[in-house]
Amino acid sequence: MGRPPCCDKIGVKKGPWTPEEDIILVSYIQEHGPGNWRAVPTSTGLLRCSKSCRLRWTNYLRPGIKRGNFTEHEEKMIIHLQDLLGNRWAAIASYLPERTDNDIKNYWNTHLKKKVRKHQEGDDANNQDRHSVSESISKGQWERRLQTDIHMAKQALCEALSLDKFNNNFPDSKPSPIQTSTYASSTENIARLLENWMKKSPESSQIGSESTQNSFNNPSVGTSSSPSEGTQSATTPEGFNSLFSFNSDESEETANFTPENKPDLNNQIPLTLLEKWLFDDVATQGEEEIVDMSLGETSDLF
DNA sequence: AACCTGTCCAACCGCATAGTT
DNA sequence: GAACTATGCGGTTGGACAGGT
Repeated sequence: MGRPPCCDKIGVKKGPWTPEEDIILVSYIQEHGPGNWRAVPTSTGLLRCSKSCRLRWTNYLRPGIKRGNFTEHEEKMIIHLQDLLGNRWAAIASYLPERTDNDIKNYWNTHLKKKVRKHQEGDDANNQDRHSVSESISKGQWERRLQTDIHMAKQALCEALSLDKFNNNFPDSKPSPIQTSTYASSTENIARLLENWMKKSPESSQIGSESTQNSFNNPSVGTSSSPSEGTQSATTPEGFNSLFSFNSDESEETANFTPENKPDLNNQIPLTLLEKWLFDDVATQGEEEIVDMSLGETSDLF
């Protein structure tokens, strides 16, 4: 049987998202939480397929996404993790919660791949005797990969366990503490986008504010002018803060987005021994473990 | 100024897989 | 267990932009 398309191709809009669409999507997710993507286009009236909505959210609108230049540390992480995991970008991204798999993938393809290749070529030319070393490294790769997988499984278990404690925050959301923590960690991307869009088209803010009046209660909505031109505003969030009230003293729903509401594991219901062990382990080992595990291999790149 | 080339990155496509009926 | 559906993932594309000639 053939797999049907994820959405009806007729009447489905493609291409870059407009700020209006972003706002509608964000307001919907703020109200209902992420997940149930199929319902998003019908509920919001967006002429986008569910897949496109999910992608837009996870890769761009989701709070907590860090944009811009990758730090040296992040580069090392990516190079190392790519070495360990291959092109499993989602797995790699799980170690860099502020970056999306798409971002990491793009960065790898445009920067790091060349960098690594160049480095390897240099190595081949200059240090043939290092071959035996790299051979032994590759021999140990399966072991390390296994280690990483164990770590990831452990983390997944940790996430699953911790989820119960966070469920009240996002009943509809998918079980992922990364998600919940990123929700809590930043709303800047969305805030910037909205702010910018407000500057661009004050009158069209009606759409956003009407459909989201429960969520957006900042009086400054739609009051600014000075439109800015270009597609950049549509794809580069410059400010949402004026519309979203993500402060901890707001309603329970909006408060879920705040950094202040980032789950404080130590203040939760008493942990079981297993949970405690997991949290401690993940917290202490986390990314450092991965980097340290064999960062020596990549550290000479920098 | 016009053209060419390379880079960047948002978004799309198709497949895999998990979940549901 | 088969059929169907929803979601996630990785590969790829295409448009915008920057820099060079």
